[in-house]
Amino acid sequence: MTEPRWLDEREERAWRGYRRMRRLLDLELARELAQDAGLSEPDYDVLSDLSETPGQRLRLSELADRMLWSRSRLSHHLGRMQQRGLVTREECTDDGRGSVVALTPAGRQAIEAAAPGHVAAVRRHLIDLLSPEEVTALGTLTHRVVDQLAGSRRPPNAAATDPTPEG
Amino acid sequence: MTEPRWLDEREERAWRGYRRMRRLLDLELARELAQDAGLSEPDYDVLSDLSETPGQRLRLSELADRMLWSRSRLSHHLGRMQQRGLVTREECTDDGRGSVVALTPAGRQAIEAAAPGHVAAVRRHLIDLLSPEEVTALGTLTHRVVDQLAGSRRPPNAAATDPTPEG
DNA sequence: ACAGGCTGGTTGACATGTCACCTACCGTAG
DNA sequence: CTACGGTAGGTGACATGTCAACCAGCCTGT
Repeated sequence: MTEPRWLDEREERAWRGYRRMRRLLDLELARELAQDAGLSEPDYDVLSDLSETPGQRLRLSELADRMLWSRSRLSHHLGRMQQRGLVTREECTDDGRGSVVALTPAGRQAIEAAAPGHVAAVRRHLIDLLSPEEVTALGTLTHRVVDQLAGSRRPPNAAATDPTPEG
Repeated sequence: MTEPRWLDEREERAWRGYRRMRRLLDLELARELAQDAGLSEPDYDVLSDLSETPGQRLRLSELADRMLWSRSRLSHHLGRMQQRGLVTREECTDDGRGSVVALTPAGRQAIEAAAPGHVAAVRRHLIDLLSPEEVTALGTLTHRVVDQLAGSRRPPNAAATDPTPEG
């Protein structure tokens, strides 16, 4: 029970700023996306990931891993998107258990209509407010944090030979 | 319909990194907080904000504004926290419509028990991974983005004399 | 072949957040 | 005082996400 190292003023500022930015940026991007394209951010992410994949189709587990979603969440969400005609499920030929999500023409149309506006919003509210050095620094710093977290993460099926054996 | 300026490689890296960090950091911090203190992040934020306020009590609208929450969300969430004995509602003497949330002893105990571990987690997964320059840069950059968003935000009751009249 | 464990995906119950609407109260104009 | 518009907060229906089972198909050892 050593006395914790609290955040100093500089650190506090960064942490609060990060959280506030996170919240406001999220609200605004979601608002514009919903208004302009009728999509939620999760919708957009799914469609975007699919549209960038050759064949516009992915195994569910592959998609879930990329998006860092639980399988359950993905399954529920795809059900809703399927209702709206944005994606379809197909059988997986390799693996009888699996299935594959594919972009429908409507889904492709939706993402193509939404993308320019969304990118513009990302620029307007974030990227274009930063200097080139800041953009680079943000990329560097976030990737470092991500690598650290991804490394120490305990995915359900990780091997037991882990460098940090339950600190 | 001018051709959109897509993100270049550097910008793309920053944007993806940001989103991935956002997600992973969130998952991990929430996981640790739930495990170690039995609190969700929203719980923590409410308790933390209250505990830093002289008198440990706040008007609901004040708290909602600080946290950037809708009043509805706050009302629902406080109901749940009240059930668990972390906060209480009191009448507001100034304003017959209003009410005030106050920290209970249990609530104070909960936040005091949770804070050291949470700060340590924030350090371990974010702050301590950054150089002092990066921390400063993060503070600067996030605050710039926040100010921009807050400025252009259209709060329900904003005046119509806005510098950006719906581009 | 087939038992047993693992993986991919789904489902239902529940927790959480959002939206539209409601009521009570404030403040001001007449 | 009374009417009226605006604000504070609460409520219920619904959308979304989580968690814990669950089923089906794969895989390996015998």
